[in-house]
Amino acid sequence: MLTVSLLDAQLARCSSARHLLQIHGQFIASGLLADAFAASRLLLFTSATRLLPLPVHHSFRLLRLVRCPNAFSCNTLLKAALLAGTPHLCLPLYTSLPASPDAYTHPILAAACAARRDVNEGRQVHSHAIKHGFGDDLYLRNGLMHMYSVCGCLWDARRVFDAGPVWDAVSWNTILAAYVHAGDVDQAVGVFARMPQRNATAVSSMVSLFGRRGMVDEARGVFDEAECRDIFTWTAMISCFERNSMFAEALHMFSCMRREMWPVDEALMVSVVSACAQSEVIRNGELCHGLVIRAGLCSLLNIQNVLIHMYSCCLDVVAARRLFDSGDCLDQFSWNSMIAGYLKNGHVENAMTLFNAMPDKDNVSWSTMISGCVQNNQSSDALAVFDNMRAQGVRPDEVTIVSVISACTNLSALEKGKSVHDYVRQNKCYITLVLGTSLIDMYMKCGYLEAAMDVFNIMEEKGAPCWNAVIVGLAMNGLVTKALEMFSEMEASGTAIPNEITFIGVLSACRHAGLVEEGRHFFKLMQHKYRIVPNIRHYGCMVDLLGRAGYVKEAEDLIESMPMLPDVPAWGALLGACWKHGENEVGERVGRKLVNLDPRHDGFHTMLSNIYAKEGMWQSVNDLRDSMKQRHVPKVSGYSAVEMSHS
DNA sequence: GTAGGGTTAG
Repeated sequence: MLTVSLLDAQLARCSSARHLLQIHGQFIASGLLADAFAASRLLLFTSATRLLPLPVHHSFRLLRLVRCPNAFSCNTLLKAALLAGTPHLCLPLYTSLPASPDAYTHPILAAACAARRDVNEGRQVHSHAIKHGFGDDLYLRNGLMHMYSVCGCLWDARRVFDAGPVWDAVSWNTILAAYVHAGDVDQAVGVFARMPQRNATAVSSMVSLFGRRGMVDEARGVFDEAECRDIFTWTAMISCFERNSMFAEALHMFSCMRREMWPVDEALMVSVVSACAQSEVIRNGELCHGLVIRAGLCSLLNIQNVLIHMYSCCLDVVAARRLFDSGDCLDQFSWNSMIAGYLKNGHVENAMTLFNAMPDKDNVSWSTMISGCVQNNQSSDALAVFDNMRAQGVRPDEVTIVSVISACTNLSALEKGKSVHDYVRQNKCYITLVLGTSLIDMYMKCGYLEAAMDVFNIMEEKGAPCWNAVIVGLAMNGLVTKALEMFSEMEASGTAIPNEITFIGVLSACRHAGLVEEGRHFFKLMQHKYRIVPNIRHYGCMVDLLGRAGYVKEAEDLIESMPMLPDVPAWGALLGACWKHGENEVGERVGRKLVNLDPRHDGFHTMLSNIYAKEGMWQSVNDLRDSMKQRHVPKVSGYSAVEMSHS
């Protein structure tokens, strides 16, 4: 005689389809079909089993044999179908159930519709529930709100919420989550303020929303004032810091959490390890790796992938590879991360080997190889990989195109660049700020100004980078007036604020044309109006501009006032100016200083010896030559001046 | 039966 407890025991031992079907036979034969509760035990097991190919169908056949089926046994079947990952079966099953639904039935169906993001079926469920008299059930309304919310029907969710007349914590959290999900900060803040109780669930939602919107202070405020926190709340706060590039704060938050003895889980550690990766302090990453192992999380794929990424970022590509080799179910992320790790560390060969061994290369894999080659100064290899990608029929996307264009820029490969631009046009790709800027750079570098300006003119989104590309490009091509006009246009447009790079373009335009007054004006403008601290390149431009125009003393003063160590171009500009304008006294002083500062730099020797020669100081020329020989200056063009002076 | 957190590749 089969009883419910014997049935449970048999099911616990059941390990084959044959055995399960035997149990079904026994079950039917023993008359337990009259017992709806016993039938539910078997239904639950059968619906979720992996022993049968279509478990829900078996359950359904079984359910039809049950002598007095009730709503409970029907709900068991529906829930099993949902849990088995087959929510599409729920509604068809519902329409042919052998018993009337109860208050538990429609919430399960609403969850099934939510899982499928199917609002049309969801509305049917809604009206059926009302028809059966469950319209006021709190569980049902909460479930429907969730369903409408994940289907993007915020207004319907709100209507269900407003209908009331009773709300519980879940109702409030669900409507809050609906606004959070939609990214609606104002509404979410309003709901959060009106909630009768703000539990850990609500706090986590708000922190996560503020984090996504870059509102770190607001997130921190909600977190600090929260009466109750749990691991979700902590994760949301840590992730908020992490995604807003506040890595030290993220890790500090994590150590506070650990001090309070909270346990760790997968989502938390993914965020924390990601923060370690970006803070590039390998010791932190290693400590987290140890913790992940102790917590038993290291077999999880997401964790393995973020660890591979972390070791690559912290320049320990060997450790990354060790993890890669030990993983037994790797995915695209694992392969692409490992390849990117090699490229980031300059191991192009290893990356290529792994790339060639990769079973299914997606467009990210190809694009990783292409941009990695570009970053490692192998632009012609990048173009070869791109041709191969096209030959394999893989469609490049915007990111790929940008890398390819920048390879063309590096190689001044105008024809190739034009053909890629043709591809962009043929596929009607939207010209984003990044893509447009890279096209402008490429055309400017190749001297094809018209094409560069055409790209600029059709761009809808004109941020600072594309203005800069135009201004720098025009200056580089000697179109000084046009470059300065573009700067005025940029200021007037209000679409972008001039930045450091803009002024590099503007100042080099002035230098190109010897516009001293204008140069001085822009150098002041950038500091006073735009609060930009000049960098070494801005100083270099100004020194050169002033020096060439004969303001040698002013150039020298400027170089002396630099807050950073002047570089070779800056010194060279000053020395060249001294020589050109016969400021031999300053030139000699500066030249001697430089020759001592960088004895192996032959350019300084050349200019100094030129100055000596001009003054007829042959002894000094000879002394300089001797000291150059002693110091093994490799290639000294300065000799020519010496030879000439003797002839 | 209903509500919340996460990341990783170019």
